[in-house]
Order: sequence, then C-alpha cells, then structure tokens
Amino acid sequence: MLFSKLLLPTLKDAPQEAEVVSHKLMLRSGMIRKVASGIYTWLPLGLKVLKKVENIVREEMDNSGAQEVFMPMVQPRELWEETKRWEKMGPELLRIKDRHDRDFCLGPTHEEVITDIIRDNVKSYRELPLNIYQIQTKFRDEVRPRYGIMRGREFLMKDSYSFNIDEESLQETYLIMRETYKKVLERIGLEYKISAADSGAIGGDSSEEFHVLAENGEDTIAISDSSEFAINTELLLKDGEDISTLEGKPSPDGNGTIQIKKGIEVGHIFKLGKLYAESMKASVLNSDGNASTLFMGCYGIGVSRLVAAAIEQNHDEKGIVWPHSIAPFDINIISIGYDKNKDIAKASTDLYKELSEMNYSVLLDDRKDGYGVKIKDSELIGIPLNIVIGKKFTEDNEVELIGRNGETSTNPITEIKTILDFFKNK
RNA sequence: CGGGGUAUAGCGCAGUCUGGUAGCGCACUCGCUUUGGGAGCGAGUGGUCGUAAGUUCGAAUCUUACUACCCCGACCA
Repeated sequence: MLFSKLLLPTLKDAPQEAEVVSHKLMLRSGMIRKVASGIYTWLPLGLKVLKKVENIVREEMDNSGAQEVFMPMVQPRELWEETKRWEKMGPELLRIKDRHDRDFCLGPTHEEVITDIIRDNVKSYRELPLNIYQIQTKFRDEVRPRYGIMRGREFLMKDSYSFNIDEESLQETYLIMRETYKKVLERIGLEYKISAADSGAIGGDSSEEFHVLAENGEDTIAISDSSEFAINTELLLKDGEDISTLEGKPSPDGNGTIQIKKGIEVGHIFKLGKLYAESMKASVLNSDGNASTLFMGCYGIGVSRLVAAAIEQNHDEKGIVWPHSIAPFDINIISIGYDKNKDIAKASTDLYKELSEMNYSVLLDDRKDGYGVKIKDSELIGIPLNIVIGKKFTEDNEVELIGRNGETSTNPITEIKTILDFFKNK
C-alpha cells in the first residue's frame, strides 16, 4: 500500500472530545471517526486492525469446534416476549417499528434468535453438544457511552451459544471456551486476568470475566500476588466498604495477599443452565426417548473493545505500539526523496515488492515529506518495523531499521534476511 | 436520569466580560527552495460563529428556548 493513496487522516492534536488514551490515539492515528455518541466509522487503518483481531477470534473458535453463523441485527418483539425480556429490559434495548407498525428491536445479544433456531432444527441428543457463534455488530443503547470505542453503543462482538444435554456436558464446553479465550488473548499478546464475576442481567449459574490489565480500565479487580486467583472487587466488598481496604489483605484463595488492579472487561463466559431453554421450550429427546430441556452456555468477547484495550495496554508518548499479531502493517518503508531521486524510488519499490511477495503486509511512505513527518506518523500508527531508505542508501547502499520498540540497526540493502531476522526477534 | 462543562474552518484555540460585520497556529492548494526528527519563502482556498426566536441602527458577543457532544455519578459486556 502506498501511503500517499491511503485514507489516513492523522492529527497532531487530539480532538477535545477524547479523554482516554486509546480514544485519543484512535482518532489521531486515523483509525476511526465519530458519527454520533458511541457510534463510529472504522477507517481503513482501524479496520485492518479490527479484522486482524476478528480473524484470530474466528480461527480459535473454529479450532475449538464451534460453528459460525450470521444472525440478524433486527429481531421481532415476539421472540423477546417469550423470555419476558421485552418487558424486563430497559431503554438499552432500542425498539423500532417497521412500516406495518410491527415491533422490532436492534439486537443487544442473541439468545432468543439462536434458541429459536436450535429448538426448531435439533431434535435429538445425538446432535449435541453444539456451540454456535457469530461475529456481529451489536447495539446497546447505553445510558452513557464513553471512552470512544471502549464503551460504544454499537460494537463488534463475538457471541457464542452452546447447547448441551446435561450439566456435565455444559461444564465441558464451558472449559473449552475458557481455554479458547486464553488462546485468543495470548495470541494477540495481551496481559490479562480471569476473574469470578457477578453474572448480572443475563442471568444464569456462574460466570467468569476476562480482563485486559490497563490503568484506564473501568473495572477494578482483586488479584493474588502469588497465584492465578482474581475476582471482581464488587464480590469482595461488604456494604459501605472501601476498595482500598482490600489491598494487602490475605487472598481469599489462601495464597498470598490481594493486589488491586484496573482491568478492561473484554470477555465474559456464562453457564446459563436451563434459563432460556425453559422459557422458550427448547428440548431434545434424550437416550430414554423423553423430552429433555437443553442446558445452555453463552460466551462473549468484545472484538472492537479488544482493539481499544490493546492500545490502552500498549502505547507510549509517541503513539500506539501494536503487538505484531494485530498491527495494521508489518513493515513501513520510509523513503526519503522518493519523488526526486530515481535510485531511492526504485530501491524502495523493489524492496516493497520483495517483502510483499514474502507475505509481509507493507506500507511504502512515498509522500513528498521529510524524515521527521514520516517517522512521526509511523510511530503514531504503531507500525512494528520501519525501514528507512535515504541518504545512507545513496552513499553506502545501506538502509536503517527502526523498531517501534526503539531498537535500530543499519544494514546493506541486499541483506533482506538480516532485516527479517531483526523483525522476527523482537 | 442527577451534577458539571463545552459548541467559532478538517484539528487545536483566541475573540464574548465592554455589541460595530471574524482571526491565529497546524492542515489543505499553487510556485520555488528543501528532505535522516513534525522545513523555509511567497501567493491562495476554506466559516449561515451548534439551532431557533428575541433585544438593537447593528449580535460570535446581550436575552430566552432548544439541540449536540464530553466528564463525574447511578447502570451495564
């Protein structure tokens, strides 16, 4: 991709509407633009990152044996009345009418739609367990959207729903999803904690939250300083007790003492049990030939929120520092004098082709600007590796490598292999 | 929904108190010189001053109402 052709409106100053660092950087780096409160357009650079996260989630879901579907965003009132949620849910459920005056809502979640599909199309325990997922836009008319993508009203989410014949099978699927989420977060390269959680409005038996640790996190979690243990502090506090009193207390799991950390909730896994299956009469025949109500689980991971969380955890004063796994481009070729010096232009283009053929995603900064402008933009948008072709190339046939982490080296342009080793070893 | 704040060019801001017909920096366009840390000179483009009504000879500025957006709280994945 040529930088000069990219719709990449970077900003020197953050718009005053942005408060938290991920919001500021997403606006400044030209990833997103606001359309209305809590509603955003993803521009090309942002979409590249979003798609990378989405693909990691999809691959790990497929590996886990789950099957992808795509459900409608617009859902009829009748389905929501079956679970009584049409009445129970407040204004966060955005209700609309069609031209025939029929009631619909924009889906904030999809238990009703998927359960309807399964009860109509699955008749035997032999077809279970099933774990069905989608990656789709959700709409929740939040009381107060904030922090940009982190807490938008419209957001991209992977939601999956498992259908099991009994509690043991549900437990198995639950643990598979737990492992799958760990793999997703590890592949992206984020530091996280899993904490026991209040299962909240969705209801059900038990649930755990996946938190990406970051200073600006909305949630406060208590972790043990010497074990894997983590818990949402809401579950530890007695009435009127202050969070600060927890710090230093013995950890409830008996290992070490409590530390208080801020986290961004990016995933939540629930065992729903028979909650929705009962109200929607979803059952299959068991091995005895009797109707048996299904056990369900639901498992959500915020794809768009993960993008914001990755920035909250990985940035510096210059801009974003993407984990390689989700960087919008692997390499940026900073070509100084591209428009004037034919040798530099040719060397840059040749290198661009060569690296592209090796399956790296490469950006070539062919703009008429100087080194300062180009490196600043590259640092802002967080490209892991820059290759500078300029004066040193004309003089000594050498290029400079600048990692986003600060590492640099100078090499003859012919040593592509060295360049890539440098890249891979970071 | 309660409390606080903001709204002037794509972004950041000044001008509002004390009314006189809109300005600065960056960005953008053209030319020339530059090109290894956000370049220089010159010439330009771009704004119904959030919306509506009112006061006034005259409103970005004063009055009233409304809207949008942001922050804190409550709520929530």
